[in-house]
Amino acid sequence: MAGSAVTIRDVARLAGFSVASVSRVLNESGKVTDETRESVMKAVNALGYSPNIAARSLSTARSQAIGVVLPDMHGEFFSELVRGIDRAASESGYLLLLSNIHADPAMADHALAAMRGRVDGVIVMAPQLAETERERALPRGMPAVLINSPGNQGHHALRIDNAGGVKAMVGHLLDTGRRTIVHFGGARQNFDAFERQQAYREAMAELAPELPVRVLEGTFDEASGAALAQRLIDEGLPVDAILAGNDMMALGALFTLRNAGVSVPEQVAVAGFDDVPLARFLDLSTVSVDIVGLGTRAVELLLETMNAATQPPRTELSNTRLILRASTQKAT
Amino acid sequence: MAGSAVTIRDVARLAGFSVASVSRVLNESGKVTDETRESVMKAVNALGYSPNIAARSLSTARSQAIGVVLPDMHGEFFSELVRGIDRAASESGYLLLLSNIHADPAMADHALAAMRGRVDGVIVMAPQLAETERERALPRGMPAVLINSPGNQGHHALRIDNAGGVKAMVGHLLDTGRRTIVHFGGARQNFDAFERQQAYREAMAELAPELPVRVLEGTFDEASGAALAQRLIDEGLPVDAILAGNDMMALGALFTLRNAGVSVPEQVAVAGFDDVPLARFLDLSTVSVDIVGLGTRAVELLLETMNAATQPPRTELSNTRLILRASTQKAT
DNA sequence: TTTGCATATGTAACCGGTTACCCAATTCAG
DNA sequence: CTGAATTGGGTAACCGGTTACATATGCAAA
Repeated sequence: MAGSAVTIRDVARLAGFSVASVSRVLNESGKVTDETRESVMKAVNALGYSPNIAARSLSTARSQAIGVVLPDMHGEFFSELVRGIDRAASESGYLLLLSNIHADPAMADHALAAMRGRVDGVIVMAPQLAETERERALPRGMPAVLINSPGNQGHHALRIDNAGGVKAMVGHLLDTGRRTIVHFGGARQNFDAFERQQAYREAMAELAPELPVRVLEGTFDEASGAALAQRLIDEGLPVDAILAGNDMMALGALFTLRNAGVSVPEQVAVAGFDDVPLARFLDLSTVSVDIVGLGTRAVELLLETMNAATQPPRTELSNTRLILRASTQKAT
Repeated sequence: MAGSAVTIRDVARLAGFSVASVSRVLNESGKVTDETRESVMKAVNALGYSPNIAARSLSTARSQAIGVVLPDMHGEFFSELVRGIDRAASESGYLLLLSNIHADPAMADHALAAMRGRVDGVIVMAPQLAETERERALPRGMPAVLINSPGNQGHHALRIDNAGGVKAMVGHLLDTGRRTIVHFGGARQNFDAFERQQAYREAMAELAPELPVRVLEGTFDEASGAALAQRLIDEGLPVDAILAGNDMMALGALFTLRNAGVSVPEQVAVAGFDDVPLARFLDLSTVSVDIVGLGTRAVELLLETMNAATQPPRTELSNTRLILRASTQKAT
C-alpha cells in the first residue's frame, strides 16, 4: 500500500505517549490533556503520518465506503446517477467503490464478492439480473439498496415511476386526439422495457379501452426504432402516434419518418422516455426522470439501513415529469 | 463491516484443515492436494465465505484498488472515461474508488487524503487545479497518472491531442476555401480551452499566416456559443468559418445562425470538438477523441508505475480523428 | 535400515489500527 | 487525614487475513 511507511507506533514513540493516546487524539475519542494532544500532533506532523485505512477498517469493522454496482450503461444516465450518489455519499463522509457489471451473472458475483469487507453497504442496479441470482451474489447481511431491479427481498428499493410516466404520456396523446397509438418496446429481459410495455397496456385499457393496442418489440437503440418505424411505413402507416420505450428508439423513428416524408407531429406524433439531452435539441416529447435525485435518495436509504437495520423494506418511486415538445403537438 | 460473519477460521474448522491451507487454496499459492482443495472449497461454498478484503490488504500491503479523481463533469465524457478505466482495471483485478472533486482545491485535498491507504495508485484528472496545488494534495510516494492536467511532476501523463485535432480541423477549413476563421474559446482557466485556443493560433500561423486570426472568449456551453454567434451576426457576419472550442459552443452557434437565416455551411462553416453524441444527429463536423481508450491507457500506465516505479515519466497524447459532416461542407 | 529430500500441512507471528480494561495520580468529601 | 471518586494514560487483545518457518509424512537412494 502506498504511503504507509509511518505507523501509529512511530508517532507514539516520538511523542512519548502510547499508541492508545495517539489514537485518542486522532479520533477525538476519550479524554486527553492539551499537552498530550499537542505533542501527539507535533509528532504526527513531523512524520507526515496518516493512518492506514485498511487497518482501521479491520478493527472498527467499518470502511466508510459504499459499493456501487451498475450495469454497463452509456451516457447521461450513468454520469447523472453517479453524480447523485457521489454527492450524497461524500457529504456523509463516504467514498464510492464502483464496479460495472457486464450483463453476465458471473461478473456480478465477482464484483460483489470483491466488495466484501471494503464497503459498509451497496447500491445495486441490476435490471438484467434475476432476483434469485442477485440475492445469491449479495453477501448475506450486507445492507443494500436496489435501483430499478426486479424483486425487493428484504431491501429498500427505488424505481423509476415507469407506470406513471407512461400513463401521463398516453393521456397526453389521447388528449391531443391520437387514436392509434403503437408502442415500440425494448428487449423483454430489460426491466424498464418490461415495465413500460406493461404500463402502456394498462394505460390504454384504463383510459381508452375502445382503442387498439399494438406493441412492436425491438431493442433500446436508435437502429431498432428506425427499423420499427420503417415497418410501419411499409404497412402504409396505420398509426397516428408512436410511444417509444426510450428516447433513442424514438429518435430513430423520428428520423426515419422524416426522411420518408412523413410529417411529425401532423401525421404521426412521436414520444420517448428518459429525456436524454438529445431530446431537447430534436424537440422530442418525452418523460424526464430525476436521475441525480434517484442517486441521492439511494444513498439516504442505504445510510438509514446501515444505521438501523430493522426498518421494513420500502419501495419508492422516483417521480417523472412530462416534457412536451414539438414532436407530439403543433407549435403554439 | 457488513457481511463478515464467516471468517477463514470457520472455513478451516469445517474443512478440517488449517487456515494456512484454506488461504493456499483460495490464493492458489503453494502446494495443496486435490482432496484438500476439494474439502476446502466445499466448506467455502457451504458457508458462503468470501474473504475480508480489509484484512487481506492489511497483511499484503496492497489494496487491489485504484483511486479515480475526476472533476464534476457531465455526460458522455464522464461515462466513457469511467467505462474505459473500469474495463482495464477490472481486467487486472482492481476495483475503482471514485471521487468527484468540485473545482475546489480543498475538496481535492480531502478526496485524495481519504484515499490514502485504500488504493495502490490514483488516476487524477484535475484540469482546473494548478500543478502546485495538485502536488501538495497528492500523498507522497503514491503512484499517479494524470489525465489532461497541467504539468507532469514526475508522473506519467495523458493528454487529449488538442493541438493535433485543432490543426487538422483548421487544415480542413482552409482546404475547403474558408478565409476568415474565428475561434470561440472556452474559459481561460480550463486547460483544454487554453490548449485549443493556443493550437488555433499556432495552426493559423503555420498554415495560413496571411489570414486574420480572431478569438472570441466565452464558456464551454451552448448559451455562450449562441451569444458569440449573435455578436458576429450583429457585426454583419464578417467571417466564413467558426471553429468552436467544443461541441456545445458549436451547437449554440449553429442554432443561432440558422434561426437568423444564415445558411450553414454555405455562408459559414461551423466546427466543434469532442464529438458528443449530439454532433452526429445535428451533422456537426468535429474532432473525435477516443475516451474509452484514454481511460484504458491511464490504467495501463498506472499499473506500470506501480510495478516498476523507476520509469521516467512520459506524456502521451491520445489521438483524435477528424469527423467531417455537413456543417463544414456541402452534401456530396 | 538409515539418511535425505520433497511435499503437504500446521503453528503462530505479523500487518496497523482500536479499545476494553487496568493502573496511578489527583481531587474531593467527610 | 483517609478512602472514594475521577481522570489521564498505558497494556495488550483483537479484527481476519498472509506467510515464514516448523513439522510430519512418504518415498528414493545409499
